[in-house]
Amino acid sequence: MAALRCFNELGYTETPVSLIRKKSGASTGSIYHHFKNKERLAATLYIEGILDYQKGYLKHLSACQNAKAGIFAIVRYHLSWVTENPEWAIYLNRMRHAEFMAASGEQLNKANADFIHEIGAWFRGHIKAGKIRKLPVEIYAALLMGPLQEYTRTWLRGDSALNHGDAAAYLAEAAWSSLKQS
Amino acid sequence: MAALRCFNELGYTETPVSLIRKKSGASTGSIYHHFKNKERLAATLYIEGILDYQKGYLKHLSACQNAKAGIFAIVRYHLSWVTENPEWAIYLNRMRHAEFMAASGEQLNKANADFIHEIGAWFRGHIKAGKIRKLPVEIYAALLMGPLQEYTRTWLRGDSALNHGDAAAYLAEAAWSSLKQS
DNA sequence: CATATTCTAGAATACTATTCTAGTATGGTT
DNA sequence: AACCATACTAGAATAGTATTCTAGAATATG
Repeated sequence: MAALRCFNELGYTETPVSLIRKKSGASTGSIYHHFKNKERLAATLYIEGILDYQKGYLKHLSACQNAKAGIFAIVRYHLSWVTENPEWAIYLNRMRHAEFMAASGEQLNKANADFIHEIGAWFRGHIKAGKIRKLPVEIYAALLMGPLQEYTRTWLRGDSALNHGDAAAYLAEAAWSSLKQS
Repeated sequence: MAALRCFNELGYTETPVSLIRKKSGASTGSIYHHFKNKERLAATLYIEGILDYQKGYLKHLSACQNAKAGIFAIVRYHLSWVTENPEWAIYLNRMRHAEFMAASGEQLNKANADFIHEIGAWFRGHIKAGKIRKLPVEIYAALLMGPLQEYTRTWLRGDSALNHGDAAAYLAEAAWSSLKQS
């Protein structure tokens, strides 16, 4: 979508609908036929990206029987998805906290809930099996995804000289050692 | 500032300057005399918040001679600042990724650079002393702040039943074990 | 082929940010 | 105290952008 490039270059607020019109060749009427408004357009874009990310995430996670392998796979997957879809990653990263995502996201909430639920199932299995520590839910997300998000953020800004392979090693090791049952 | 409440309630884009006018009692002219435009107003607010956060951060960190104590202090500080300044925390959290922060932030970049520099100094000391592992810079931020940001985010959305004392314990322990020289 | 529905155009409208002009307080200077 | 300069306030005027609306074109359906 042309809107993605516009939003990434200029930012959501700075991108006039007229620019999206030009870049995409669509008319005002057409745009407003497909999307209720600019926010919804942005939200639709966001959802498209996040669904793609989540789909791969679950695929990689559920492919792992082994707890440690699962955690490592997630870290590698996250970094490679970001590397392969930098435009999307930038956009998702920016829009994640956008006020209207929460409101405008019936579909998004559903997707997120399902996503969390599936991950939860995987984790519970390994917790019962004594491979992963029993921790409050919030803490899993914080320990596993927090460092990934933070690293990704600086990497996307181009502030990182580190290659993803090395980063993956550090981050996976750290995540695993904080989550594993010791 | 009244603008803070408006932005938090409605979101930046959804908040018309006219509303800020009403809530704050200031006139259009007055607002535009003090701030170049709406973005700058938002950025000024952001900077005010982040400076307060950073000031306390450095105070707590530099008060600790001991590496482990420092890491634990940061975790506690972060959580208590967020608890005590939820409005600010919500705002900073949302605006962190806002496109215009980067651009509109001469002053902000300076503040961030100084902040990073001071933290770096503290870390380097403890790395030399063999207390903290030698890791790429990006990784420190990811491992220490990533989980805090992620946890904070869910807590601010009200999705967490966990109390901060418990959270602090988990997060501090995890951060320390991934950073310490073993 | 007829008809209904979806989609496209682009002008008209309605907001909202921002600018401008004129004026009002304030603080310093003689 | 009178004067000036500067900082600030007001609110109307302007400009620019999102959104709506009306008419018409394309596409699907019976």
